[in-house]
Amino acid sequence: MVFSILKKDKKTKARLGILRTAHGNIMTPAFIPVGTRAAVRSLASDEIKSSGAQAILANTYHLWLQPGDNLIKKAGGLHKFMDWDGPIFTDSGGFQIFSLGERKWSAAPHQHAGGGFLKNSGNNSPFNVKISDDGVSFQSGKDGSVHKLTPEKSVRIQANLGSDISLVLDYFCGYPFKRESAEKSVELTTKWAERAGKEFLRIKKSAVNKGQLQFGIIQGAGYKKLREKSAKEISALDFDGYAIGGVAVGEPEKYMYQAVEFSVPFLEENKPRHLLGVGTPENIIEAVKRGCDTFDCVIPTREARHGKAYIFTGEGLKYKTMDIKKKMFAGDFKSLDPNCDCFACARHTRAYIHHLYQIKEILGLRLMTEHNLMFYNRLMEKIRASV
RNA sequence: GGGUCGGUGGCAGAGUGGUCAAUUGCACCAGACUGUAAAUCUGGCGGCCUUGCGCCUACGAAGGUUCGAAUCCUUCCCGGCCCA
Repeated sequence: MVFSILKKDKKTKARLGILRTAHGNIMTPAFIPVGTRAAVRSLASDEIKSSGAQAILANTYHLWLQPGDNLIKKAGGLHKFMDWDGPIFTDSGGFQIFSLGERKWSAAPHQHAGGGFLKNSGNNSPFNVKISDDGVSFQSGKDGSVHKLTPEKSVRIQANLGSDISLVLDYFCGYPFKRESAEKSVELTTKWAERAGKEFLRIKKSAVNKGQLQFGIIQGAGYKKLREKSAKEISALDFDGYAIGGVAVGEPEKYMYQAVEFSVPFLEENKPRHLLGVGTPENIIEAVKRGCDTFDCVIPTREARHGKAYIFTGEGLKYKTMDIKKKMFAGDFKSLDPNCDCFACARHTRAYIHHLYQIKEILGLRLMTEHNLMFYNRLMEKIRASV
């Protein structure tokens, strides 16, 4: 059995569970750090492990293009290639349809505050992403090369990568939601899920990881009817688990929670539910209450690189953040978080880590990344303890 | 002592008669970051306020030329290098 529920919360839909994979079990609710290109940026596999991570999430699209899934197959699969012996999720490449295509490049919602992060790129993605019923093609603005990803292709790449949990190729749009495009995304995602499911069974015998699982993805933006439709259609295809997608695309949090609320009632109780790309500690807490089991997000790792450390205040799940780059820490010889036992907190001072950021020393990024991941994993421990 | 090149905002360093309160980088301050085109990006950064294409003080110091000077002239102070 892939997923067992150990305990259910009485007041909410939260559950404590075990997700079993070919490379070990995951105690849920769990946070899965993102290692897009077979690397959790700045960390060695030992450091990922010591941060408390139970699993990681890599990306089909990125690894397909570089270094190539065949090379990773030759290496013996992702686990051997990157020296990570725990469970690995692989995202399907569906997010890149959005992030390299649909997202408005001069004014992506979540980077809009300051005017966008590549202000000269105009409204069009330099990747020239084209969607058809068959799949998606990406044309690089750099060398003109065209890469076509289909649901079947994504399955085959993930089979070569040898991940433990593969995701089907999906399609979704950003915020603000539009009914018509949300309908299209549900329709296409279901169609692609059927094809991905068939391909998964067809090539199972030749996959690098014979125990690989496949999760379907629920879409439907912020629409109750569409989420219901999507959840029903996807669950009818009998995947090993589900992912809820199309959230954290710049929408108000209320809509994110609704997307979960609208989807969960139509997903089998005894299958795991992953919430894609989420999120802040608050987002995760709220989503666990609404029945989600696993989460992946770049926040702890990216923000660590940007100097933001997450620190528990000492009371329950409450936390604060500190920007270690600030001058006020230059002479602060306390540890980042006196109550944390990650390597950075156990061995180094705020003053030292501040100094590392000042001199742009990569060690600073490593220490902070490991710390933030430990924070997220401690958060999940607290959540599990409270269910 | 002689010659020469220079002294610009916290630092480095542009500018060489008007559109200069002064390019840019660093530092500093503030903000953003959600299935990673992100060790990234955005904004602020002399003072005052009635926030105006406002006023004041500013490009070593003091004078001067000019309608107008960081920019030209004179003297002084300081620094680098070369010669004695």
